[in-house]
Parts: sequence; structure tokens; C-alpha cells
Amino acid sequence: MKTKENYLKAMYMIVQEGKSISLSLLSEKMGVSIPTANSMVKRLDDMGLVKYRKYKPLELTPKGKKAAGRILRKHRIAEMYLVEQLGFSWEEVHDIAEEIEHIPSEKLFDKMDEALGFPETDPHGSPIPDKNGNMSSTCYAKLADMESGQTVRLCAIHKSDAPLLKFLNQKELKLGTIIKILHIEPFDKSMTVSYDDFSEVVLSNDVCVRLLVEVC
Amino acid sequence: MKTKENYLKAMYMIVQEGKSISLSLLSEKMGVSIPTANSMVKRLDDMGLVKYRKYKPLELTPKGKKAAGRILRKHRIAEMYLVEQLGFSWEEVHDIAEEIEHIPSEKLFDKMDEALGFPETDPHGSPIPDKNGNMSSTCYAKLADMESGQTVRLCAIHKSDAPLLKFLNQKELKLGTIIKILHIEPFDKSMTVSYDDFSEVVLSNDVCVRLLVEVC
DNA sequence: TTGAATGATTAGATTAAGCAAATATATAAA
DNA sequence: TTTATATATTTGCTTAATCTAATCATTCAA
Ligand SMILES: [Mn+2]
Ligand SMILES: [Mn+2]
Ligand SMILES: [Mn+2]
Ligand SMILES: [Mn+2]
Repeated sequence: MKTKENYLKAMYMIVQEGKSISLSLLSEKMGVSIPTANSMVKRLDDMGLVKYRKYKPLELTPKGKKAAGRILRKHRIAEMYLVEQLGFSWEEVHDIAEEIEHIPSEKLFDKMDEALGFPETDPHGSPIPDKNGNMSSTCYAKLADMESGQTVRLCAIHKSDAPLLKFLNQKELKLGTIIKILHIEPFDKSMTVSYDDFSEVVLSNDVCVRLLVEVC
Repeated sequence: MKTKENYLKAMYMIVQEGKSISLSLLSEKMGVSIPTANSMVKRLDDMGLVKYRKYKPLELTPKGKKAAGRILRKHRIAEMYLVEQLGFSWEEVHDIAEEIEHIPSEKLFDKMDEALGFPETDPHGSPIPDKNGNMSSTCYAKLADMESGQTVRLCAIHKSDAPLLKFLNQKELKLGTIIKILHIEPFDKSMTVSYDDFSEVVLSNDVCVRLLVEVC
């Protein structure tokens, strides 16, 4: 079941990113060849989790969407648990959660959820779906789209991966940090910002497009 | 790797029980057919984890023994963590630990171990191997082998399974309980014992052979 | 409207993990 | 010593998940 769960989750997240699910994109996200993904989606179709028609974009069925949402819930609860209860840093937890999410015990995740006080987001600010796999759609803005002079709160990291998260550690930027935009360089759209004890930090546009914020 | 790890652990535990590793016993413990176990041990031999010679009893190599001990360590740390930190009951944790033990993160188990204060045993009193897979050999006596009038401490459960553990819950017998043997029925070797607030509890021999105790 | 280019599909093979049926070996009983 | 029994092995087949190479379909640009 583990492999199929990972395919479903990948498809779910492609939809979340607003893209349509093609075999090439799916195979790329899954790190397998296109024929491999092709034969897998046929099997998922047989199981009623995916709608597959030759040469048409793939779709998750309601059943598939629900299954994927529940895996994502387990993944994000696990990540939060690893950070909050076991003292892991936010860049260390994804790979471990990638395994934990496949443990077939509802109760394990209920217990972790309870120990955490039923958090709404994972350590990277992404929302945790409910027990039915439904996820609330948060609509944060990108820091990159803000204007000079605005003050914002860092709420989530888009496509959080270890290199970005380590970079943010180094800059002491964490969720909840209040950031003031001092200047935007027109040439490369890099931003000079201040926050906490830092009075002049320059952030490239590559970074700013991945910092999701809320005006405050 | 998961399947192979389960085979190694099963072989390790057969040795612990003082038996020689036959394909029929191994296949029974693994819940697979004998030919399946046969082809698996050949592959484990290729990997240098098992010594396989046709028609001879199977052996774990030092490498195989170490690998098995390390999985057992992960299993028992996980069980202890589930009971102590997440509030599971001792009869619920085995199946979950059976999955957690295969997560390939040393650090996860180090963190759990640390949170627990480096326990020496799992929730059923079985010793936790060290990081090199070496397990201390505890030599408790069976309650069934004790004599009338003796007072003992319940230290571990032999072959702890959910039905036995639930029975012990019902009798409020837990590790550490001090038990006084009041009478042994010669006919069926059942014991009448007292402990805590219970002044006359009868335990069948089936139960007594699985309660490991220390005279105190 | 006809090609490329891109993307999807099929065909054929591999490896891990499993099974049942048939056969072979070892051992203990006669 | 022979035979019966238990155990082990081989053979041949299955399914899940993967690959490469070859072919097919769709679409967009000329
Ligand atoms: Mn993650
Ligand atoms: Mn996963
Ligand atoms: Mn166990
Ligand atoms: Mn296991």
C-alpha cells in the first residue's frame, strides 16, 4: 500500500499547486519512469482511486482525494510531532514523516495529535487536513508580491525543502517572525528587510517567492 | 528491506528461545510457506547475513545477528515510547512497533531513547539491545517454578501477546507487582497468590509459566 | 495542412516476495 | 536394512513495482 499512497499524495499535491496531473509530472515527482507511473495509475483506476482515460489528464476520484488527504494528515501530524515533542529541527522531519505516514494505525496519529493539542498546521505552516482528509485552503501572499514599507508576518514556507529551511535557520527566520520591508531593488527584485534583532537583511527573489506571509 | 529485517528478527528470536532455526519453524513464525522462507534465506546468505547449507540448521552470521539485534532495539524502544510517552496500553503496542522498527532513522530512535531516559527494558520486561545490537541476557525464573510461601516480583512477560496481557490487565497484574504464593494445587499446578489489594487470586499453570519473576 | 516535438502507450524484461505441487533427503522406527 | 515420516528443495507460476526501447497520439508552428 505504501507505494500507492505515495502516488496518491503526489497527485493530490500537484492539484494543490494548481497544475493538471500529467504522467510526466507525476513520474518526475515520484522519481520513476513514465511507463512505471502509467501502469500504476491504471491500477489505481481499477481500485477506484483515480480516473484514467488514455491521453487525458489524470484525476483523483473523491475516494482517491480522501485517501490522499488522510495520508497528508498523517504526514503533517508526524512532522509536527517530531519537531514539538522530539526536538527535531524543521528541515530534518520530512523524510522521517515520509515513512511514518504509512503506519496503518489511526490511534497512533490521534495520540500524537492530542499530545500536540490538535495543531492546525505542520512545522512549515502547511495546513493539516481533518480526519476525513479535507484540508482548509489557506491563501497567504508571497513576500515577493508585497510592497516596500509593508509589515508582514511569516506564516508558511512554500515547497519547503532542507536547503531552503537551513538557509532560513541561518538567517534566524522562523514562522511568526514579523518582517518589515525596507526596500525592493528593482533590478533583481531582491528585498531588504528587518526583523527581530536584524536591521538590514537582503533576501533574493528566489527566497521571497517561497515565504508566505500575512499583512499585519 | 522491511521483509528481510522481519526474517532476521524472527531468526534471532528463535535462537533466543534456545531452539535451532529450521525452515519449518521460521516459515511458521513468518506466516509464509516453507519454499518462500527457503528462497529468502538463500538471498540472506548471499548478503552475508545468514549461513545456509542444504539440509543443515540455519545460522545467523555475526553481521546478521547484529542487524537483527538493532531491529529488536528499535522495536522495543518504540514499544516503550508508545506506552510511556503516548499513553498506549502494553497490549496495543506490538503491532505498531512492528512497523516503526523499519524506519531507517537512527536519530529517531536516539531521540525516543533519550526522552525515555535510556530504559533497559520494553513494556513487557524484555531487555533492549544496545546500539550495536547486543542484548544482555536476563535470567528470570518462571513463577510456575516457585514454591509455596515464596514472595517474588513480577519482572517480565514471556511471549507477551495481547490476550495474555489483557488477562493480566483484568487481574491488575503489572510489572513490579510483588506476589506472594499462598498455595499450589498439586493436581493442575494452579497457584493461589496474593498481591496489592487482592488476597486470593488463582492463576492457572498456563499463566504461571509465562510470568517471569525474581525472588525478593 | 503537414511536420516536429512533446507526451503517452505498449511490449518485453527484471527483481522481490509470495504460492502450490512434485521431488528429494535425512532420520527415526520397524 | 528397509521403510515411513518429517523436513527441505526444486520447479514453475503469480503479482507488484520497476526499467528500456519502440511505437503511437496530440498539438502547435510553419
Ligand atoms: Mn513534509
Ligand atoms: Mn511516504
Ligand atoms: Mn513486541
Ligand atoms: Mn516489523
